[in-house]
Amino acid sequence: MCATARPGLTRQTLIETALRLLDEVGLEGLTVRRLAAELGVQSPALYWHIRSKQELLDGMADAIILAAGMGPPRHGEAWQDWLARRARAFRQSLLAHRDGARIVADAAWLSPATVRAFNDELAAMVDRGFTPVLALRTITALSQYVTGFVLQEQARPRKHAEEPADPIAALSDLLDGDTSAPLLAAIRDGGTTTGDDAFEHGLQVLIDGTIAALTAQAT
Amino acid sequence: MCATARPGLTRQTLIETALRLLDEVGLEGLTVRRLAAELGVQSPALYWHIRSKQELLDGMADAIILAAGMGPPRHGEAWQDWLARRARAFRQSLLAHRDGARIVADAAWLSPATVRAFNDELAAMVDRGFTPVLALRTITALSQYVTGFVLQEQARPRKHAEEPADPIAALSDLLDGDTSAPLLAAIRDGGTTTGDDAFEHGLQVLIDGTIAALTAQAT
DNA sequence: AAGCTCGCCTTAGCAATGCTAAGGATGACT
DNA sequence: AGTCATCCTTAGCATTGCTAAGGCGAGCTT
Repeated sequence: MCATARPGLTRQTLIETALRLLDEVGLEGLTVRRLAAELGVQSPALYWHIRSKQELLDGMADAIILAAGMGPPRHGEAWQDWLARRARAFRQSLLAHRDGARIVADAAWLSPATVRAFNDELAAMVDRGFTPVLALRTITALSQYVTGFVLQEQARPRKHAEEPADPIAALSDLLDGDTSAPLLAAIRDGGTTTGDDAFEHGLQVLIDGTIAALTAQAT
Repeated sequence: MCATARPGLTRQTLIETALRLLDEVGLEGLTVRRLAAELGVQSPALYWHIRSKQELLDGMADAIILAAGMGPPRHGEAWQDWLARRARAFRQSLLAHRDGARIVADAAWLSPATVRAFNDELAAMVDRGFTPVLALRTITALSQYVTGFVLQEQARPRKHAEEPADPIAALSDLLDGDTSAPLLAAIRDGGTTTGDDAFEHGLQVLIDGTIAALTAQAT
């Protein structure tokens, strides 16, 4: 009654398959039974390899973070460029899987490998003039911005056709038909709350602010 | 068989009671049946006032946001001070309820009142020299930072005694006993990834970066 | 080779969840 | 008095994460 050739399950196999399945069915469709079926196995079999579903989700979160391939800056790379590269890689990694940000945000456990990579990054920043505390806070702020940003980017795609083809008209109704409202003006001028441009803006702001914080600390 | 005097349920009553109950039992303990019991009613009764549980959560999110009492700056208040005040109020409002950030982050629907308040804020920023797009992006970045930050602050308190009384020792193990690791140094120096100090740092960085963006735009 | 153990999976099933279907009580209005 | 809409009830369905208990085969011991 084997569905597919199944060369022995592994915690790693579970996580990889779960990430693949996630893109198909989304987080709320990712059930233990569905994953088991995908692996050609009955659902309780999974509990031999994981203690709970949450532990599986934690593993997925860690895999997503590791996939970003973060780490210390390249040789000769300015820290500003490196931080920006790091933030973009993190965002892309979150965007790479449906509901990726939610999974990472809800996870609490990080693997030793991730912690070590994080520590290496801090070390590189200290080499470039950051105090350990400033380095930690900088990366913290950046990571939380990225998480928050992608979380909104991946926000529930509403079932019943959210945007009525003309979001401006819908908003205009909400704003009592005030067509000069700045919110409308911003959207008309191409301002969005998601997407690359909005992300790059916040990223630049954070880096510029960090420059100020670094020079302030130096004095 | 009435449990308590129940003067007729209301969508508003549901939301308020749910928020109160949330603090007791947390998001995963907040079930429709539990809420109904709290209201002295059978669970299907709630579906007369809300279409789904998610709609209830959306309402709770909106209430949390509205409770922050955001809005345009006071007379004569510098925009930097106002933005900081706004961000702190937002954070406090998220922290005011257990799992508040998760609820707000997962919600997609905002009430017209919230949208209008948001629009008023943009208008105030435009008055102070921001273009509509820059204003939108600034508030977006700030909000996403705050959401991401509190999300981590309210991260799952681990069941089985997360911190073994000495987090530094635990971390030291992960880092192969490298006691000079910057991550350890940062923590020893009082650096945290949650709490007021860490929050204020990211906030200041964002505001300083926005000053730079605003002057750059002006040229 | 017989038997034992242990790793990995199965079948069966439990308690809880969100939600629906159908109907009953209560009041307002004609 | 009768009708209707409002708001709640009882009953129950499908699905969820997870546990309990057992089966089965590979490899080790004797």
